[in-house]
Amino acid sequence: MALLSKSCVYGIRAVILMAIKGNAEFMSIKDIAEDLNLSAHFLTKILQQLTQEGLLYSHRGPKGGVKFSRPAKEIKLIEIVAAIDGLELFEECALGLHGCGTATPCPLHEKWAEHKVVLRTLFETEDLEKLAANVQDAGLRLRTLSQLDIIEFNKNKKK
Amino acid sequence: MALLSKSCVYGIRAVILMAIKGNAEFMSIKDIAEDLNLSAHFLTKILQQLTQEGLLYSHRGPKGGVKFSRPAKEIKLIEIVAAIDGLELFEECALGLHGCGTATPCPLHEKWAEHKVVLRTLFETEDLEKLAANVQDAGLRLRTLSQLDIIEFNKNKKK
DNA sequence: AGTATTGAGGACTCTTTTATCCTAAATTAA
DNA sequence: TTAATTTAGGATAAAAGAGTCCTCAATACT
Ligand code: SF4
Ligand code: SF4
Repeated sequence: MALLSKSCVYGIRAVILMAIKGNAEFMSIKDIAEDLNLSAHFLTKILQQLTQEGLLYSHRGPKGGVKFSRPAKEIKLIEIVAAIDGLELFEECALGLHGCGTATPCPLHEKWAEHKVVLRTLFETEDLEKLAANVQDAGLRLRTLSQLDIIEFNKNKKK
Repeated sequence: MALLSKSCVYGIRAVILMAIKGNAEFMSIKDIAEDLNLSAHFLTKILQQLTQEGLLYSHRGPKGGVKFSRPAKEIKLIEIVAAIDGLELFEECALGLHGCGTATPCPLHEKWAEHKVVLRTLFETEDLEKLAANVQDAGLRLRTLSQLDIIEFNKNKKK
């Protein structure tokens, strides 16, 4: 199990790229998808969720695309996660016993409750501008490794 | 996204129940499943993974079932997670960029790398005996809520 | 030996996630 | 007005996760 769904990861990569490129004009989803080596159709659906949540403005037609509805500096990573994966990760019990924590907490309750706060704070602290700056400063990558590298990686991986 | 897969959660609940019941004799999977209100067939498959990893001994026939291969006190929660979900959660990048962290770390790298250690330590610290003791001391539950409660819960939930 | 019990394991179904494809609607520019 | 571009959104397919069912093998007990 990964921490975030693939949709969510793709969405995060896309908004970081958008933050790098600046928010002056609309950026076409097709271009973003090409930069990130993702399916444009799939990314469209994902970014639609961000648009519906009011995080992005979208605009059709030539010169259209998406842009942030607020400055990237004000958009926290958790907002992206919330729009795509929901807040379950930060709010639900580690043992999947929904509705717990009040009357009948589960064995891990204390430890996990404490930890959820740390995790949530991590995602609430990072804003898109900062992440974008990191990427540029350190010359980090947003694309996936080449297919070859992934195959190699999977061979060495447990399961 | 949940932190752990359902299989993993079911597996954890099962071994905690086993730790509560003691390790003197084999405990039938069917009985465990009934106690936890799970499908016996499904739980069988899950516990098979623990048997294959050497965490449990299994024994067929009347009086058969499963039992720990080591004292519950020595089995850490992370071993259960590793056998069912793998260690991806504790070892992979939050942005899903496999093989990262070395040459070309991603934007979240530092924060997440630091956090992964905390998360991993949490799961490495808890042993089954301790969890079982918690459950008993506090009268906590391992079963899910009634179907009715779950439906009610889902209605109130975001998505 | 025979029978009931219980885990092993394969086949299959259902659901959710991930991904692709196609059409429609909005918009720009010529 | 026409043509090209680009998001919206539905239909569909492929893959993975979750769950069910059936048969086989091992074992205990009579
Ligand atoms: S009691 Fe706490 S740890 Fe357990 S399921 Fe509820 S919220 Fe999670
Ligand atoms: S660089 Fe760090 S945070 Fe980024 S994907 Fe790799 S391990 Fe995860």
